Amino acid sequence: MDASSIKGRPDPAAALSAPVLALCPNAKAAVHCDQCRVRALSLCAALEPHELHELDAMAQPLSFDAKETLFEQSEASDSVYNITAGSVRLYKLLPDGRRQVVGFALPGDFLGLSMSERNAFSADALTATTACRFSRSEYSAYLDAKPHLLRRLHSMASHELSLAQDQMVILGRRTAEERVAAFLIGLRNRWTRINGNHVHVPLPMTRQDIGDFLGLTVETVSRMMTRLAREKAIVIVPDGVRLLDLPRLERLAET
Amino acid sequence: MDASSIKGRPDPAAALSAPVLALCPNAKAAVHCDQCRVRALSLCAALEPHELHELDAMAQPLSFDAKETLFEQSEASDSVYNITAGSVRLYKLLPDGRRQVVGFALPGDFLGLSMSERNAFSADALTATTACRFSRSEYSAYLDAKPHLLRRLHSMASHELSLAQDQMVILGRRTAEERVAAFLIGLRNRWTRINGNHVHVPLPMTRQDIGDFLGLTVETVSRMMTRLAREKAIVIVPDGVRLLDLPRLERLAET
DNA sequence: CCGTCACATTGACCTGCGTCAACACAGAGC
DNA sequence: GCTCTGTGTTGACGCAGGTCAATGTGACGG
Repeated sequence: MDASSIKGRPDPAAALSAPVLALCPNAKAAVHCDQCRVRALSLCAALEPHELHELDAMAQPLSFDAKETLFEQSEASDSVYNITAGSVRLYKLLPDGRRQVVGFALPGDFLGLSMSERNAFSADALTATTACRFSRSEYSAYLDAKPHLLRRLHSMASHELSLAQDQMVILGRRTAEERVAAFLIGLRNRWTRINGNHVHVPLPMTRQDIGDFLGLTVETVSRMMTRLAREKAIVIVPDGVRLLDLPRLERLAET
Repeated sequence: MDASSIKGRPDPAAALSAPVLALCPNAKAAVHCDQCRVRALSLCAALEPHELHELDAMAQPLSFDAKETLFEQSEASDSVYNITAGSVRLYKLLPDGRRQVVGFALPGDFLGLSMSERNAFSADALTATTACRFSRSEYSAYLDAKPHLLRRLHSMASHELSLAQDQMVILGRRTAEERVAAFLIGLRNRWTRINGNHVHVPLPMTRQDIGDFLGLTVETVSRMMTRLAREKAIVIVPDGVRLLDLPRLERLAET
């Protein structure tokens, strides 16, 4: 994925032809599916090439500017989304305006898999984002014909549940510094599956978003980042951080 | 369920003959399945009577004293449990001993559905508890033959994910008083599905457990409970609370 | 080039909840 | 009966992190 597809308004036509599966760990499938629009990173281990093409035929490519809304909490949900480029913020609002960010979606992630009547959270683009939309009913019917996909789906949901429980530990029992370290390490691990192993961690979200994810205020996030930077554990760079003292961070973040 | 099956060491033979599905909202299935050991409250809408009997044939009835361990975090998991009576604490430990309770299992709940290699958390009995154990492989094979069950399972996992996200909001963005109110309301709603609609909410867990669930200390939980009691929102009774001012509590707990 | 706006950082101060300590009480074991 | 242990409550005090305010800085539009 090159920078031009992220900066500025994304071009749906580009999404159509982008080799979105080039990074798939299952090299064979990737080779066969360079032309597919679905970025099924987490699914492709369970997919035959022809199945990918079938999914691809069902996909409706979309693109969003930064800050555009993909869908909103409590709104009837009839779609499943696969993020192909960019980054998305997932959050819940309390009636009085307090906000809890429940997660960030990166390329390869699926949204709306829960098959519930209404969306559990709102989703909006942090940066220019491209996604594929599937009609819920069509997707669901396809799943009925492919039980092995359903199993894969269930295992993805279980994994997400496990991540949510880890987040519960972070929110319930960790200090501000540990939360920030855990966030950086967690995000690095997710970028690694997408971009390969770098100590450079892009942060497409604001400090406010990070705070609302970690149950902290902007100021506390900023202070903890500067503290980690002062102590040479990280370097703050434009649009991200560089992780210097990985062992130190991992010690802070360890389960 | 009568009190005698909760107090003291539960009797496996009693578990065998208990009409555990008597409370199933799907009355027809319940009538046909009084003799089944599996308490499939949340599954029975998707089950035919003969399927319940098949599941029942696979079930190994177990009973645990209070404080006994069902399974431990990180241990290889080869079983699925269905709780038939009692209550179970689910928690994660940090290396330094801090504890996060990720949930409480009540009769009808399933544990270990995630199909992952290792347990994501430890589970131990709060009170004398009976459960049915299924071998993971047998259970899994049965699911392969019944895709509609797998769908139901996926929807249960999605529901759990949604509950975990609500818990993230509670841990990240709510005050101590709101957390306690949300906990009481949430627990009441779960007991209601089991025992019917009562304002009496049994609390089989200690204040420490509640604190570790809500990201608070014992003292804070105790203080908030006394405050709610002083303000006539609840009454504290042995082994539980009685909810007096439901609207007030719901306002505190509202999403 | 300037004004505006969103975001980030930093400092000074405040407070909700954690910490520590004391005490009450019930059940278990003897 | 007695002690012991686990649990719950309450009070006094401290601190991590929230609140409020000031300042900086880069992107964008005119």
